[in-house]
Amino acid sequence: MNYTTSEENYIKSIFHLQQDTGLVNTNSLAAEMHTRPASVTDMLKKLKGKKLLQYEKYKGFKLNEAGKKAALAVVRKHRLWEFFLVEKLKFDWDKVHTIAEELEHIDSEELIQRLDNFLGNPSFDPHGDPIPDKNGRIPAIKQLSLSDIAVKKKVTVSSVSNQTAPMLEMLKHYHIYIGTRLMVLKEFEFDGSLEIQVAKQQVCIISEQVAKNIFVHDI
Amino acid sequence: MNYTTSEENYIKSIFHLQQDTGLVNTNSLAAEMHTRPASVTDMLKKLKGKKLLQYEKYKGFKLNEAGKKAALAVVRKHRLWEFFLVEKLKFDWDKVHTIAEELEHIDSEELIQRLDNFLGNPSFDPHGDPIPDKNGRIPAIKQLSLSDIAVKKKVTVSSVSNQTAPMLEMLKHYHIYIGTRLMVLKEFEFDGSLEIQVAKQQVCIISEQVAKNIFVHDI
DNA sequence: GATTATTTTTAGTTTTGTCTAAATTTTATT
DNA sequence: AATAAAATTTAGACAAAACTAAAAATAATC
Repeated sequence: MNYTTSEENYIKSIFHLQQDTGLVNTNSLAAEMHTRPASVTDMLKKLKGKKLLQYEKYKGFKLNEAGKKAALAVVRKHRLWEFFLVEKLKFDWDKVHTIAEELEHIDSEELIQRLDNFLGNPSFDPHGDPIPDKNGRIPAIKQLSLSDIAVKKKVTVSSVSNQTAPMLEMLKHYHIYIGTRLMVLKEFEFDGSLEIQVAKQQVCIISEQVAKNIFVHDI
Repeated sequence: MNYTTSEENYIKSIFHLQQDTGLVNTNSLAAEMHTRPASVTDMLKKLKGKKLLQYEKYKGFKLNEAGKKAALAVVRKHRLWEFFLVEKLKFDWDKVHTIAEELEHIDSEELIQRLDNFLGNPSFDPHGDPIPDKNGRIPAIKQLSLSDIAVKKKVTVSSVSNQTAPMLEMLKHYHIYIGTRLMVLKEFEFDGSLEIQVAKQQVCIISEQVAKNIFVHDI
């Protein structure tokens, strides 16, 4: 079970898409990967040939068990490298994605296992996303969106679901990171925006759209 | 100045070959890279087009200044990753080459600079080879072959010039590593083999061929 | 239900890097 | 100097992964 960089990228994207939608269709995968539908079709045939995919022409597709296992291996590699980049090399968390996209394709089981140990077998990456273990198991944690938290309740940021550069930059501006303590002070009914206290410092207002993408758990 | 994995591999191999021979020829590069002479010719045209190479048909070739700079950047990446794998991830020194061959092509100046700092800006990799700094400068150190060392003189192993797996395995068997203290006890005139003391432990005999590939410096 | 519109697939090209086989140039040997 | 041998290059082909343009299938709309 050894895949090319290109195959791994497709597998990973299908995995993420099918978590939302169940079945994935050609156009959305093409959009996700910044490629053309025709290129997607080519790769689908290849992945089906390798028995990673349930796929019938015009009917959509999804990873089978073997495919999911392969996807989790890539996700594991990606998130371990992100952890390394932030924790050891002191990168800002919003700068590591691109580099981890390259590192995740380095092909060595032993490397990843040693890296995992070196990092102390972390369960979550710097964005709060769970890191699958070597068997593909992902740690569960009940996460709530900040937009659903009661006023005055103290919570800790555990992940952000929108990890685009603009979002991460914005959070950096507000000094909101994984592990940051938050408390909702007030909800404005008009537009759903929230007044929140960040750590012990400043108070700020964030839109409902932002709040929905911040996930938290009890302290 | 961004090169493909394939280009980087050619550049690096030419660099190593021209250090011995000055001019490099097509066949020896093909042998070094386990590829065909025709493939070499194709790449030579490409690298000449990118102005990294002095090359005239049938006349041999060598890297120009731009080419050497590119080569040193790859060498730097390779050796920093090797250092990381051995020092941080505790790989055996004879197992890291293959993985470093992959890691060296990861494309990020900042990554390498941060890695360098994280590792403490090392000057030599685990095989004793010098690590170029970000400007391509390599630390000089006067190195002598063990086969030229006077009897009874105490020396420290600084590098090995033949880094094939069988050689590294052999050195591991003798417990000879970078930094190991050695003393030549006796030279056998018959075949040039040496009786040496390794660290404070055992005494062993190595062939002249092995001795020539072990480089040492004064304690 | 016929007709658009959208989605998806096919067919044919392109690029990068490789290969084999043949042709050419250089080097070595008589 | 002529010829044989070796090294190198050219020519043509192939595989992977992408693309464009056109065809085919499905979905949406009147």
